[in-house]
Amino acid sequence: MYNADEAAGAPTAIICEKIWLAIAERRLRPGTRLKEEQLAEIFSVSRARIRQALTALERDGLVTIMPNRGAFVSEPSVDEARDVFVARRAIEQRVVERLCERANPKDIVRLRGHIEEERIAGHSGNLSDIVRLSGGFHLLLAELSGSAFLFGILRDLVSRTSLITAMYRSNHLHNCGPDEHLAVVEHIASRDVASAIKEMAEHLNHVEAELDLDEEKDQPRDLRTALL
Amino acid sequence: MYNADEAAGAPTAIICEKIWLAIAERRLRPGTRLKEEQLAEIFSVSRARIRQALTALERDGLVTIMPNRGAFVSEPSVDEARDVFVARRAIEQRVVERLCERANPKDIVRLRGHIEEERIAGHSGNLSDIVRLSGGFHLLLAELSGSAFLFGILRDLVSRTSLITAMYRSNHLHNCGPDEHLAVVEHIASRDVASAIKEMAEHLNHVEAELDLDEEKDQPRDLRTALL
DNA sequence: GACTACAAAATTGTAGACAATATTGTGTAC
DNA sequence: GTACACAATATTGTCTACAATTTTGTAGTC
Repeated sequence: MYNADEAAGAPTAIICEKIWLAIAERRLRPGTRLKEEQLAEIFSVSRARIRQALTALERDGLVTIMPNRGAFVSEPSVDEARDVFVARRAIEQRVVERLCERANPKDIVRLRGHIEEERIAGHSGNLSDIVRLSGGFHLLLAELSGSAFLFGILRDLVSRTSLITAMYRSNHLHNCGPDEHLAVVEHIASRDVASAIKEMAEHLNHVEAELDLDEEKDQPRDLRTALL
Repeated sequence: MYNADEAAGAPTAIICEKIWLAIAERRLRPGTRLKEEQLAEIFSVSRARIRQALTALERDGLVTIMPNRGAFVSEPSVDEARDVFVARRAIEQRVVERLCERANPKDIVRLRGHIEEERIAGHSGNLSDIVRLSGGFHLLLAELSGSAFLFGILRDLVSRTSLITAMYRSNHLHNCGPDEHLAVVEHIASRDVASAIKEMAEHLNHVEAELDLDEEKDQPRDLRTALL
């Protein structure tokens, strides 16, 4: 999705992409078992290729592989969910900093265009587009910051955020609305570093606050803790 | 090494470990080709296992796999090297923040003990120990911060730093001396968040400054740029 | 009747064989 | 003598069959 170009030539990436999207769109729930042979049949590929995809997804934190047990859609703990946001605030602060220094008018145009797409998708209600674009905004910021490395880290963090959102989002979601995105961009456009950083931090706080992270302090991951 | 316990039962991790150490100790230079069959013979394992190890090392940024071409020890660019330090400053700031809040006396003792080990290794001149311990300090901070996730990110960043250090370190290294580590710990011990953050930032700046990152703006990665 | 030990089924892990691709060397034509 | 095309070699990529492990079902015994 955010690497659709690479995916075109790489069959493994296509598998990852589809599984990722299924997770992000909640069609695959956290905890779901992912049998290799079953996936191999579904995608009409060899089991070896499925294994590649699963290990790739594991490194992105989307699936958890238990040795000799199989692969499952990850169930990030509340603590991990919070940690992801800690990391995102840390990384995206630097992204915004860099962007305030380096952003040229063309970048701003592109960012505004992206936000417009988000708005359209929001109205149309296409969940697939909404999920992709809302994370895509943050990735676009990282890309325009000119740091391929920060982009890579954020790509990972955004993926995990998708899973976390799918797992913990409350019913009353307005899910990463484009308004706050626009505010960040406008601060960047006017080279107001402090405001841009603050806006981004608040935005991430809002996204985190909308999740049901406070209520059940630690969800029943174990059967033992779930039943006893 | 930093996951020696996991490595014990996982043959793949052992391979990764050894290759990692060889890179960090400069026995394997950046750009070195890593032939699968050759590695398979050296470690007396199947080629499939070597492939697993290589893909794992690729995700850590230590080796670069070019499709149908093979695996090479990565040659991080100057820009990427700088980015790694940007990311480390961002992440480790948060680590230190958390640690100032949560650190208990036992943690401080453990940190001081680690620094003592670093000092001893520094005197003995055991390169393997020095490399392991100097990165290990930062990982220990992350571990004690109580965030498994931040630990994971930093593990990745520290690995990359090792490669970068091996590639770009100037001749006059004092390489991440224990003195600055101790300063950070003492600030944490006295719950002085601002000073701890500042000390850590300066420490990372020093480590970065000791590298030959300014001189050759972009090293000859391509043959074209190298020879023409 | 319940618990333990054993056996069978299913699923993952591993390895070896085969196919595809890139590189290098050689030969021929101009 | 040089350049291009073709073939040979070496190396990676992929698939299929086999081994190991776990889980589930069953029978026997206390």
